[in-house]
Amino acid sequence: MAMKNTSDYIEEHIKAILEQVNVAELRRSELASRFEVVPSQINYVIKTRFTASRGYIVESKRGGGGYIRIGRITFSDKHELVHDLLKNMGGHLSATVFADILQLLFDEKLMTEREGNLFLSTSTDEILGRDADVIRSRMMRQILRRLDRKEE
Amino acid sequence: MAMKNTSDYIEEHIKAILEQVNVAELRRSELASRFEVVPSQINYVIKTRFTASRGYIVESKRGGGGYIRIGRITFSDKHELVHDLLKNMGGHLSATVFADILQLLFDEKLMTEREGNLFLSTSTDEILGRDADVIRSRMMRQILRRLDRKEE
DNA sequence: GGGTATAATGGTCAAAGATAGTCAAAGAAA
DNA sequence: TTTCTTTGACTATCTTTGACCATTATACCC
Repeated sequence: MAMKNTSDYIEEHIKAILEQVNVAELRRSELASRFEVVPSQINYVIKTRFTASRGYIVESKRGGGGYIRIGRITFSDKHELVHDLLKNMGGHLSATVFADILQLLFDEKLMTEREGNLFLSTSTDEILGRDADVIRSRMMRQILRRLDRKEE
Repeated sequence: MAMKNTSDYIEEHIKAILEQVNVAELRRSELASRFEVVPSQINYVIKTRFTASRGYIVESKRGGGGYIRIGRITFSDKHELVHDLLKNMGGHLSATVFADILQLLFDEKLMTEREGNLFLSTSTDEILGRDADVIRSRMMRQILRRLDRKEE
C-alpha cells in the first residue's frame, strides 16, 4: 500500500470536490489550515498536480474575498494534432509558418476563417515589433492550448 | 457559489439599477449605509468597475442635493463605436483596458466570445514581452479596422 | 440683495487588512 | 545523490477604512 503524503491528500480532496461540481472554488488559507500545512503548500499542490497539460484551469484572485478556482477541461477531438503542433514548435515562428499553421487550423475546422484572418492581420512584424518571431511562437502556443479545449 | 466581497455586491446593485433605467442616480451616503461601508468605498467601486474603458460615464455633484450619476456610453451604430475607439486609443494599451475593449466589442456584438477569449489569452504581458502596451495598441487598432470593414 | 456662515454632500489618498504568489532553503523519500 | 515535499520569509494585489479636502445649497445677517 502506497504511503501518501500530505500533498497527495490535498490533491485527492480537490479532486473529490471536482467530482461534485464543475469548478472548485477554494480559499487557500482555509484549505491550508484544514490540512495543517502552510498556505504556500496549496500552491505547490496546484502547480504540480493541476496543470494545464493535465486538463485543469486555475484562476485566482487576491485580497478581500480572494479565491482559487480550479476547473476541468476536456480536450478537443483534434487533441492529437494540437499536441503534435505544440510539441514540434520551437521558440521562434516566422510570419510565414505562423500563417501556415493558421491555415492548417482552419482546414482542420479548429478555427473559423474570420478568426484566422484576425490573427493573421495582428501578427505581422509591423505590429509585433522586433521580437515578432518569439512573440508569434508564444501566441501560437496559447492559441493551440485554447483551441484544444472542448466547448460545452 | 461565487464568493463575493462587498464591493462586488455594490457593483451588482448598481448594474441592476442600470438594467431598469438608463442613468442611475445615486446618493453616495445612502448607498454606503445600505451596504454598511464607509462612503469612500462607493468611490472605490466606481473607480474600479465603472470606468470609461468599460463603457460607463460617471458624473457627480457635491453639496446639498449632491448625487452620483452613472450611465452607459451609447453609440449610434457599430461604425461609430469603432471609430470612437480608434480615435481615443493612444499608443499604449494596458492589459486591463485591452480586456475592457474586448468585452465592449463582445457586448456590442462585434466579436464572438470565443474571439474575445482568444485575443485575451494571447495579449498578456507574458506573451507580448516588454513592449506589450505598445503592441496591444497596434493589435487593437488592427482588430478594429478589420471589424469595421466587415460591417454590413 | 449681497455677503457669509453652516450644513450637506461628494472626492482623494494613504494606511491597514485580507488574500494569494514566489522562491529558495531545509527536510524527507527514492 | 537526486527528486519531491514542506516551510517560511518576503512580495503582489485587491479591499476596506478613515482622516482630511472641495463644492454647493441654504439659512442668516446686514
